[in-house]
Amino acid sequence: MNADSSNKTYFHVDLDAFFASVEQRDHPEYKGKPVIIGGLPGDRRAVVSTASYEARKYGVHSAMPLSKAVELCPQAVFIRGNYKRYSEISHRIMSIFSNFSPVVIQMSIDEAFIDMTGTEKLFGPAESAALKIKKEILEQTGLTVSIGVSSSMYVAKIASGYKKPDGLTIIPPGDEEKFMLSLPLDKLWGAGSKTQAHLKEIGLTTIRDIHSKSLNLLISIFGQSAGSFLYNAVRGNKDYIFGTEAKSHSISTESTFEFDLTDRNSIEKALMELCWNLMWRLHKENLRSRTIMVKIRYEDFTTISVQESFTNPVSSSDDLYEKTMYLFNKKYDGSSGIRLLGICACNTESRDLPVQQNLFDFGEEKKARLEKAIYNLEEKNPSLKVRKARLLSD
DNA sequence: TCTGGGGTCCTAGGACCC
DNA sequence: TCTGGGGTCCTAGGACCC
Repeated sequence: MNADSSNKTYFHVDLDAFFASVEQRDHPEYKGKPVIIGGLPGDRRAVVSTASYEARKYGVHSAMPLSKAVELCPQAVFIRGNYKRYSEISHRIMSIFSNFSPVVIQMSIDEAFIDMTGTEKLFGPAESAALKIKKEILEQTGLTVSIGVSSSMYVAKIASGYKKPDGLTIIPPGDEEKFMLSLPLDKLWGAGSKTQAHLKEIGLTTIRDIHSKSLNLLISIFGQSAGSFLYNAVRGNKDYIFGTEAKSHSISTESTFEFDLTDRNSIEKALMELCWNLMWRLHKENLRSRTIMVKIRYEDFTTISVQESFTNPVSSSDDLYEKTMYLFNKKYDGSSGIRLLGICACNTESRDLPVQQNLFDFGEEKKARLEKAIYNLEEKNPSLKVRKARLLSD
């Protein structure tokens, strides 16, 4: 990233089997037992979200169809998941991190980078600082974490997965490349199944194999971006370029149906429900969007999308529904069943930004304000559930 | 064993403008 | 008369991550 990156010290902290560990902590009777989060046996079209280490011994892992997990480990404790609770605990842990450094980059609900550069005077060398963090989290939440330490965020990320659970792996400055070369190819974070298959196809089966190829060759095969990523990753050069915020955001919602939808009425109802949910989230985050995307996944799993940028931002759930139906009808030919529908508000921006008022129809603005007011009302009084009549009739 | 939901980033082609 | 070159925005699809 820059010339003095070798002086940097990054920690990557990863919560061990987070959701499952929370359940085991909340329910001591689950301790030592295989716990699988994601659904209950019999749930159609569910996948494993998290498997405890006890369940992993049976071959159960994240993203696996739940039916397969039931087959591999029928005696496991199955839980659909309490995501509100997980995110509360995640919040608490992230705030513990911020006691150790002002620069905490949260990557997801269960992992973060901490820039520990220059904290030696406060917390000692990397090892003792990492042990302090682990101790603090264990004492305050009863959970264990694995930590990777390196001058490169990319290497720190891989190091945190080197020893799990409750691991600590420190890669001293200068050893990044050596560490990367010691890893099996499938540990190359950022090269997923498609790239792994492609690499093997052309005879590159180890990280060392990739390392032996020139930048130009890799770019000619994998393209500019993926090629230079591979070249740098195997050298431990890769550093995240965190586009210091200000990037465009998207908010999306989707749902997979237990049984494929075929009739017009249930499709429209499903889309209306999605619009309602998405609009609520836009209100909540005080965002608006001009670009709407509709996603359709057919029974054979082929997935298509259609999007359009409109002159005016979406203002209300009625408006969103109108745009959604317009996009849906542009693509859907009615010939096959639908297993998933999704909608996305792409390139969102703050509602506080000025909008070109001359383009903003007054009636629409009124509707938007009304809806926002209803949203605020519901926020203050959650028992007040305002819902569209059509969504209630079932 | 049929494959969730919420995201980000990249690519390639086309439209449109100068 | 068979037509440049660059920039930007938009769209559809895909890879990847947790």
